[in-house]
Amino acid sequence: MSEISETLHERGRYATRTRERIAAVLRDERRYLTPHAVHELLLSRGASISLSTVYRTLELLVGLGIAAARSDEHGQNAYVFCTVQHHHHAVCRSCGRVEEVRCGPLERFARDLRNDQGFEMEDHAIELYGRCADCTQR
Amino acid sequence: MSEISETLHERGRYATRTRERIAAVLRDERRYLTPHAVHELLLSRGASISLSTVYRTLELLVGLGIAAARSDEHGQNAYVFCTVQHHHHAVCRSCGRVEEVRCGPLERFARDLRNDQGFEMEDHAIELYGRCADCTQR
DNA sequence: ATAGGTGCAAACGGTTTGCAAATAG
DNA sequence: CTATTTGCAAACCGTTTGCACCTAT
Repeated sequence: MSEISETLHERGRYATRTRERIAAVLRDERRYLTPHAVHELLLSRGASISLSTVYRTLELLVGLGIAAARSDEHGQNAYVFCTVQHHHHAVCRSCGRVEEVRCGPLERFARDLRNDQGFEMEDHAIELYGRCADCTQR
Repeated sequence: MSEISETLHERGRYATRTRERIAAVLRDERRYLTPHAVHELLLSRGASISLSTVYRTLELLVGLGIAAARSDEHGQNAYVFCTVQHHHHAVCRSCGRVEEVRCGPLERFARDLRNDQGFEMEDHAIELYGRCADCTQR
């Protein structure tokens, strides 16, 4: 039984082949994909799953902590496979690959912000853009 | 002549009362507003401006560097008044007020990222959430 | 006079939803 | 057997667009 099926069972949801296949696309691609793009990839793998199920399942995976969502540059939702809890994403502008990054030395930043502007930081969202190791070498 | 009218002239665009009024709403509110919310505020100020003009003007202001856009939590576009070029936003969870923040000590972060994962950071997007000075004191 | 702006209504397109049939447990 | 999931088609709703009229220069 796959890791995703286990998580589904833990939460009292049904583990289905449809869900496995959708999660597999995210896991294999590791880049931000729109529901439409996920659907296309499923079709190209020979899995005929409806677009509405793709929408529903992607939201489910976000709820399970298996995927993260954001709005892409055209305002569409995009989803990426996710493994750890609090982290940020480094998006390669060349190949689109998304790497996970720990948030690191933000405590100092938070302290300066409090001293300078009186703003009490509680949370943060960071996205980094650049070139991944593979694409830099090319 | 207002600052916005000047900028419009510099870019060869017409300065209109409609545009002044839309920009004034952003300037007075200083929080993220959807086109719909801007429209409502205009109406409550007695200005009957069409929603499509609000959409067009907000995008225009972004192009002029007078406003910044993002997708809100519901996937809708939201706009905020903006004065300086490269900066980030600290959003107060209590009153919604948006403050501008300089990006500060991210060079060290970028260096660590390159050393650890080989990722060459070229750009970054940061949003901070918390409580502004006024709301913290309450 | 003319290039550019605005309002209106219709079109567009991503996303959600209601419901009957299919499937997991 | 029962609760959940899925596919389909329609509805939804934020956003864009075409066009006639209006306004700034």
